[in-house]
Amino acid sequence: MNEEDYIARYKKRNFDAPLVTVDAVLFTYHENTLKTLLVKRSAYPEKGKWALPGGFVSESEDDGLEATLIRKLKEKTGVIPPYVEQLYTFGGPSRDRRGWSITVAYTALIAHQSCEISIDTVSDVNWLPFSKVCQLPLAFDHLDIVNRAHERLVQKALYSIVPAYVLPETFTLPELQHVHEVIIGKPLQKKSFRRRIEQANLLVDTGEKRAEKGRPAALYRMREDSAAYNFIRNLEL
Amino acid sequence: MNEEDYIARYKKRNFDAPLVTVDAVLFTYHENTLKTLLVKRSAYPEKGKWALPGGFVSESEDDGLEATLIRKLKEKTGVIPPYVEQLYTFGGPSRDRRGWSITVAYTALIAHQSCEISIDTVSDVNWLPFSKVCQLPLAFDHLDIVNRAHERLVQKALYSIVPAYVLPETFTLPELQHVHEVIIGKPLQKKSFRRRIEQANLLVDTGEKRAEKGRPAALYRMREDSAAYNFIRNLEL
DNA sequence: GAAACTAAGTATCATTAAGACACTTAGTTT
DNA sequence: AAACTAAGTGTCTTAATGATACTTAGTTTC
Repeated sequence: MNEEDYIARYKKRNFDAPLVTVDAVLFTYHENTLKTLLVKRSAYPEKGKWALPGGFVSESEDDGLEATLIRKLKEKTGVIPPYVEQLYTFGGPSRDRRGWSITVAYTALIAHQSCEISIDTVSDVNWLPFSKVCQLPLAFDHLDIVNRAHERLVQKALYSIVPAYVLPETFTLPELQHVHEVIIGKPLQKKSFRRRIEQANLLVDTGEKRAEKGRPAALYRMREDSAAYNFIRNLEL
Repeated sequence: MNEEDYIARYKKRNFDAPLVTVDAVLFTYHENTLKTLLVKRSAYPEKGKWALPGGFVSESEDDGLEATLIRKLKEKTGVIPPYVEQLYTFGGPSRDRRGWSITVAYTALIAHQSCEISIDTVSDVNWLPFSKVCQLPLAFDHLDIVNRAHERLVQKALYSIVPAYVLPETFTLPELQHVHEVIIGKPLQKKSFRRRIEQANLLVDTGEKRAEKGRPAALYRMREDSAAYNFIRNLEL
């Protein structure tokens, strides 16, 4: 048998393949809180429970796993998040009643304002504070996924400025520091935080300022590729 | 329709699900070199090319993705590696001619001596130096996988002693340092390397020594959970 | 319009961990 | 016994964060 024959025959076989889905833990920052996007399940299984946005891979529509994810997120939020990163793949016979299943989980970050409008109009899609999410009875093993995503986000906050993606394009340093503090769950040293960002030249001063009560804060924008930069040393836990 | 009916009906449907495999980049250290285990493909597609050890998830045999991996590795090497970690999941319509496919890739580490005997008896399973592997025409997208596994291993070598798992249970500090140097591709400061390991108390002195030419080196053993320890600062690249 | 207030941003010293490199030590070989 | 080799240590320098007090730029209050 040559290769062509083999492939042709293979494709006709009825395989006992696991179900494959892709899920996202989409974080944002709103009202001084870290929030996660959840969707209320309208169908079995786990009907009525909160779940992560996601869905089945479509062989015809999707050019890759990340494409599936982006398609699904666009359905729910109307926009494509500026930061998407693969997190971990969960698989096993009992995580979904429909059978042996796999989900490729992603972490994504987005500014709250970017998708505020589309979310508000759909009642079964909601931003929930991360602290509440952990106490909710989420569908499937989605709680494990959320927790792992958060762990990883904490690490990122200690050695990168990736968390900046939960903010709008321009933001102040105090805002960014607060985002990191909310993620890590501890206050940070203002000077240490700013020093390393300045040294690595990760932000551009837009020249504009924003004032609320005290001295106005300078507005910055992320430089190209700043998200890829890792400090050689972590901040203290 | 209630949930039971839904599930029952669901299971009978013939889904257009992607093929799901699991692959391992298994590293070891032998003859002062970092090596990777490869298998010569005996079947279509990509027949005759070198590929990563791995295979299809078995719904009946496997209790999870890692279980699939371990089953496959045991088939090839006869043993279960002491270090296994999920790396990344690759998926898309064109990486395998048989159709839309996914592979969940793992990194695994093992001492060369542990599986020497079983490997030697099978001619289509072979340890190849990492430097050579990169120039070989590997099957599927396995070269991408190998490269990503190596990148991650380099990082681990900079902030952990995970690479110790390519050595036998007891080893000397000069050996461990050399492993790190081979992985990173640069010499390291002896003092810096030792100081941090000592401070974090990651190794236990077995009391025994091993001599080759000069002063005999002390033999150490990894402490429980030492692989989970991350230094807060990276060594220089 | 000046003083008080508030939060942004800076200066500076202490601390910690790595880099560099010379030195000592414990065995083996000649 | 001297020379040799590689393991292991001492110590000073360098680099980055921690801690804390201070200055600055606007707003609010009287």
